[in-house]
Amino acid sequence: MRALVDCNNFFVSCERVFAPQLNGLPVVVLSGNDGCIIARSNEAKALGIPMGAPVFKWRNIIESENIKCLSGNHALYLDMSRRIMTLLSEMVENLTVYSVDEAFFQIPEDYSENDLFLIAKRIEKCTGVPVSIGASKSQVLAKLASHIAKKERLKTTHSYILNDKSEVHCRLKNTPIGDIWGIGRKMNAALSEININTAYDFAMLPKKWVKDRFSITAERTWLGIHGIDCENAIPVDSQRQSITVSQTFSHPVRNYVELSEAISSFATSCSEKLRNEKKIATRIMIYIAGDRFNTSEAQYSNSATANISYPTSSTIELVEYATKLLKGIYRNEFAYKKAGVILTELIPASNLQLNLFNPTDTAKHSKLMSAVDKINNNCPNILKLAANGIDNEWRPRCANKSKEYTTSFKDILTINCNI
DNA sequence: TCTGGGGTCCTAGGACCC
DNA sequence: TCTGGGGTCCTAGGACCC
Repeated sequence: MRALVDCNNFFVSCERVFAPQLNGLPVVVLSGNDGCIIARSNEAKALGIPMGAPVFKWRNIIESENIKCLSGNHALYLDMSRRIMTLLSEMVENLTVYSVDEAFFQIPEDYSENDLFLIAKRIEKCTGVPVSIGASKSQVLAKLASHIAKKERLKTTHSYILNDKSEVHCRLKNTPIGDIWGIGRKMNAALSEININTAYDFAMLPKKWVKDRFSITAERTWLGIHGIDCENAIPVDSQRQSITVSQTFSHPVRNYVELSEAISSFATSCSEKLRNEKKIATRIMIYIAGDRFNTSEAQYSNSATANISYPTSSTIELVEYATKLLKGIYRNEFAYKKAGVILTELIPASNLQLNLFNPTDTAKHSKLMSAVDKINNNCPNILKLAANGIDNEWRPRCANKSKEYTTSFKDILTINCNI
């Protein structure tokens, strides 16, 4: 059987590990620029705050209910995720990490909810993060089971096994189709128009019709609801195929130098991630965009792509490509609110073909880059290209960020032993 | 006034080829 | 005047996920 472990309110739970005074209080975690709510504690959910809500629209309730707002601390969440996944890999078979707070694994047919409870308890004991576990015949149903565990088993086993046929039918009849993994806003709207409202209604549609009307992806969801797992529903090879660094600016950027510094900084971060994975990139794309919410002023967005003649992970070369692309699409008369750099067609650095005509001395570059990485790993961002700029006023605001308790020596907790 | 960031896969349509 | 059919590759954009 398939099982899914899902961390409860993951970002909030990570924060509470190091700030237990937040337990029991309504807490939300915010996106870049402290703009949107991207995680909520149960207490905040109970107050009706939806996922992804813009903070300014909920300001009144946040103040009147005294909801604690934290800026996102992703270095902390990633490290906590790594701890949880490592622990899990010691306890279960065939672990597939699906996202920062979820992972699938295989369990024997005779596993009980109590067996899953032991796994959940161990994770909570060792990391401080509470989790829910659902299990069923397919990933789609395991996902549904984990939602049920989260809703109904919070105070008991933290787990739920959805296996019995009549139980499956009953649960599907009580699940809105939009709550099924793989059914998004568009499909939900299209289905509701033809009076398909529950997961059970959807399961009763002919498979071929689902594929013809929607797509092969929808057909896989249909099969999943019928308890049939499709291969490739989750890529077995978890190596990512692209690296993106993008940001919404703290204010509209109106001059070329500032925009160019942002693009250089993003290309720099991309290159660091690339080298960290021991890969080189074959294509680079940059994009710049206006303010999609501003209707009072004409907005301009554009993107540009380049094939990298001699695939590289050198910051110097990638920044050069990125800024050259920016020159091609930049238009002086507009203000920009967002920009990004995306590297694609990543290949292992060991596959690099030495080329007689490559004007760059790759050996020299790679030596320089590993020296820079070594220094920056100890003192983040101490060495950077002048092209990245100094002030970086475009950087997003984050007014209330917790410390990097687990990833930075300066933030490490101290224990007072005066007993 | 204030609206995130990082991914995946699929599809349609254009360019090009024989 | 009449203007095929089949294939590949590439790209942009859509839909979905956390």
